[in-house]
Amino acid sequence: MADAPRYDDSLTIALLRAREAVTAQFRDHVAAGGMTLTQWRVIRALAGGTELDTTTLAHRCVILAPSLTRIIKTLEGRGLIEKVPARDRRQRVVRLTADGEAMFTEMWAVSKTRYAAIEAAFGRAEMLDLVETLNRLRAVLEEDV
Amino acid sequence: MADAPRYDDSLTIALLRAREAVTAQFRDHVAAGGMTLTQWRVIRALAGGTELDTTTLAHRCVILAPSLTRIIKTLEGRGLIEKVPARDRRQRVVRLTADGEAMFTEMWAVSKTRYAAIEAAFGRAEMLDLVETLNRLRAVLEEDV
DNA sequence: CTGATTTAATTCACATGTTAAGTAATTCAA
DNA sequence: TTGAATTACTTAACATGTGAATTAAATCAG
Repeated sequence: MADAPRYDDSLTIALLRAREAVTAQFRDHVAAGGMTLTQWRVIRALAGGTELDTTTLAHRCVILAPSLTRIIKTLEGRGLIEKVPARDRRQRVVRLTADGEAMFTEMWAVSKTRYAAIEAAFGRAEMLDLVETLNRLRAVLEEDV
Repeated sequence: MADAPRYDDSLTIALLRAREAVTAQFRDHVAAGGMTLTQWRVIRALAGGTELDTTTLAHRCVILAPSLTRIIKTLEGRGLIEKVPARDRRQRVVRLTADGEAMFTEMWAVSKTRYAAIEAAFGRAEMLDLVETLNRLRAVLEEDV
């Protein structure tokens, strides 16, 4: 058990470490902008005038509803996002404010260069392959197992 | 930007979703044992009489030191782990108690079947490839970029 | 149309992630 | 040998993850 390939738990750990390594490439930059990586995912999802309800936003950003509730409150308090009246009054639909869009535009420029650096270091084809593999793994697990 | 392959952010999201899908396969089982997935990683790392200091344990489990401090306190309170005197008195060295080992043995049996199910669904070779790719990505990012 | 059910968010409670600051023990240089 | 770094860990403060309970609005069956 000590020298055999430990594909078992190492999958969990490898995913954890890989994600840690990737996010580390953006953490400082995002923090310099006064936000967290999670908040940045929300800003990105809303960029370009996109209006989304909490459920959709939570799904796209991979954030649980209770977390998103708090994040929306925070970002709204900072004037980066604002509520939009919705036909279904159970929903909370939000979009970026002008300040939010400005914040996105400014930070996105730098983020793109970071992405490009990762692509250059790891290889574009490998990057695409990896994403495809990860999505396939997810699809398999959400179906069968 | 809408239809071009979005390898950029989708890498972060894909890692997040894939990890979510994998951990979902174990969460219920681990929760039924009265612990969290993070705590389970600690138990696993100590299984078989292994004695580890906080720094090493944190690294192996991919847990930040402050989190591990709390987890150790919790698991110690439940009688699953115990302190071991260390020559360097700055270190906190811990190991599983008899109860901790029993807990591990019982849960590990089920965990193995879950791992096997994932392997069967996704493919053993693909699993090994994926782990290798993830580790390569991490190595690249921790060196150059 | 009305009551039961479902859906969308929120709130709560606790665990963990994350950074910065603090404490105690060790090491190291002068 | 002693005082300045270093190291190992802890604490604090806040953000997020996570499951369960709650609230409000919409839907649906009768």
